[in-house]
Amino acid sequence: MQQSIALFVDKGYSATSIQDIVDALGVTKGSFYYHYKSKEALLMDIHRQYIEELLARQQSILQDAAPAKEKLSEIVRLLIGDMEKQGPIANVYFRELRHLKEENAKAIRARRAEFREQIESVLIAGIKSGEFRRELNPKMIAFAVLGVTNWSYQWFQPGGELSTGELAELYTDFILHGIMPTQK
Amino acid sequence: MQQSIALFVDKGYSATSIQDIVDALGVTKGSFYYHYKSKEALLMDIHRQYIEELLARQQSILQDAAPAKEKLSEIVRLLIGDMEKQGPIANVYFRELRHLKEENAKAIRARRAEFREQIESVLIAGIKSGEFRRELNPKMIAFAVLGVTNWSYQWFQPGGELSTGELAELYTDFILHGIMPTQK
Amino acid sequence: MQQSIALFVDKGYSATSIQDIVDALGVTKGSFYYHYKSKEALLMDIHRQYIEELLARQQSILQDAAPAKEKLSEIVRLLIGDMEKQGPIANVYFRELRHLKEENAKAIRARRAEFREQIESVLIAGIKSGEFRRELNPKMIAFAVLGVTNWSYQWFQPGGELSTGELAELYTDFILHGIMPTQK
Amino acid sequence: MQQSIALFVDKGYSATSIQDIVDALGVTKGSFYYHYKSKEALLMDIHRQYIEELLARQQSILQDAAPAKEKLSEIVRLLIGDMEKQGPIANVYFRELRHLKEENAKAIRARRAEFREQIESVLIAGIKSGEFRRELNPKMIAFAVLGVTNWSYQWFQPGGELSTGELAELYTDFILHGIMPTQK
DNA sequence: GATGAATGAGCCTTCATTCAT
DNA sequence: GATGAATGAAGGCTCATTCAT
Repeated sequence: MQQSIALFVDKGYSATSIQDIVDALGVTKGSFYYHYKSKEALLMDIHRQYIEELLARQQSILQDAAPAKEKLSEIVRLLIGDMEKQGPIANVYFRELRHLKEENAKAIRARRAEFREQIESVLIAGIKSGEFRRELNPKMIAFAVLGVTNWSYQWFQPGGELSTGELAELYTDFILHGIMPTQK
Repeated sequence: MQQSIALFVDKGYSATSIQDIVDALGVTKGSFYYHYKSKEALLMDIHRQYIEELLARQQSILQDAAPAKEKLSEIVRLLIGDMEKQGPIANVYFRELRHLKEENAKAIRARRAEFREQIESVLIAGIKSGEFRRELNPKMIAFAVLGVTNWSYQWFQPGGELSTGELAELYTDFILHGIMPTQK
Repeated sequence: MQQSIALFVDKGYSATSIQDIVDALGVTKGSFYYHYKSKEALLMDIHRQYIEELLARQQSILQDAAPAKEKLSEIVRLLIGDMEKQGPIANVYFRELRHLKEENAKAIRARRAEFREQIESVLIAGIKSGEFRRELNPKMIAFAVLGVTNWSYQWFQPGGELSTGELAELYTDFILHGIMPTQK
Repeated sequence: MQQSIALFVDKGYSATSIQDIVDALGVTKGSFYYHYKSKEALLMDIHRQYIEELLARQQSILQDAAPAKEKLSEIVRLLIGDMEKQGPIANVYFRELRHLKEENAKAIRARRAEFREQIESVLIAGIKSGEFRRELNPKMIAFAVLGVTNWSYQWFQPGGELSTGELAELYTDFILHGIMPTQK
């Protein structure tokens, strides 16, 4: 899975052949098919593992008895910190959904939606508690938060100007400013 | 080009064959190669046309003698409004860069960077003029702005809850709140 | 088609690869798939062509105003004579039906059944006219006639002890003796 | 062997994989190769077992001191009755000979020829004794008898209009009529 | 006796591209 | 401008077989 992720990131799922994968591992094609039923099954495994872990970690954030502000920051940190920990898997995750069979894609899409809805629920809680502005559209803001963070996967280079930690702080700040009421 | 974009959006560049394209048009493969040197040349044309138009429209926004705030809003509107006008082309644009030859990819990446740097320059101008907060990192905010807008291409459905116009307003508001100084 | 029949006869459909076929023709695999949609499509074409010709020739025999005895002999001659004319195609025809998709197999089986039913109808006519014995089961006798003739394809060697013509005479005689009433 | 016969009948030898066989049994491939040296060895075993049993039973028929007429009827009954007893094995027997190595195929073909020659010898004896018509070609009639009976394996459905016993009577009658002299 | 993992060859099919007409 | 036919390479997958455990 690790090797295949690296290759999918580099060349894309369709352009990566099973041969590429097994060559990188020094095994043979037959061996691949002993462990995976198909190329798509491998892709599905990558998707599943990624979203499940993300959801689990999000869950543990939500259980804390912390203000919405705090929870949202944690989720941003979770998503951005992941670039380092989970590495390039997120890249595959965002780009290659379409190569799953509809049946599988649906399952993943559903789990993704759950993740987004949890963000939405934090936003709603924050609006109720007065932490966030009353006039926000929580669904669209949830998408915006995901946009800011996920887009990083397209350009962020570990070892560049900023660490993931610094970037997370920067974006937490930007997002909270965007949604908290103007102070009097 | 139109037909091929539709197919690339649907199945991805690699998974779309020349046969798919010509079948959709009711012509033959030979004919394709009369008009395009290669499959990659077609992809390059799509990329080029898209970014050039975007840059041109951005240019005309920058030439106005308007406050930075205004210019930034216009750029957000430009990007989001495009989902309707240019439709799915942006999708190809964001996903299939990697299938260009390095030489071509470099050219496109350079133009994309220009677009981002122009946003950066608007942000810098705004900071200087006091419209935006002094402590912002303009480069990262430019990326954030692109994240918010470009991410929409992943989930926005024309004819859904919001129009592109409404979404643009919503996001302009979110972004400006995120970067303007807290009012006293 | 000719080459592929020869190979299918020799090694069987499954054991014959497209490579085998195109090698025998001095062309390339790509070329094969330009002309046939799939290996199974080729097999279907062979089946279709064979049974259709057989049915057409049977039809022309049935239209004659001849006694049932005569018609049955003609049909035996048709089937046995074919070994020389159509050669090995019949072999494929009898052995490889199972490799057609159910949908295609059904179509072929239906046409085969028609052929048999025509034999049955000759038998019934002969029974009615008193040419054949009253107590015969026409369906089973039709199968028996097909058994006698089709089985030849398993062992008959052109250029052996007998010509197809002689064999046809021999079998016509055997069959007619088997079904005509005992003379007083 | 039982399971493999069922699969060979259904899909053909080439199209049946070892995996198919061991899956049907709930064991593993390694296990198959503990018991059989190769896929072909299994096929050979099937062939051998079938023809040897047939020959043994034919032998016991031949030893009876009965008229040729009687013996031939017994052999027809043996062959047709087998559809019920031995079931689908005969199907494999007739179709998959070609997948044996030449060396093995030769051995089987030789035993098959013996079976046919025994029928021939019954025919010759019957001709000599005046039971059968003088002008018959015993070899060709032996082939015809095998055709009538073996062809049944292609279409006979247990539980259909006729039992194997009834079919055997019907065909015995047809064949004897075909070869016995016309009564005065 | 049986298993799980691996192998290498081969299979059917698809593909981007070419080119004579 | 367009077509039909061909090509060679590659792609996903299956297979019979092997072997250490």
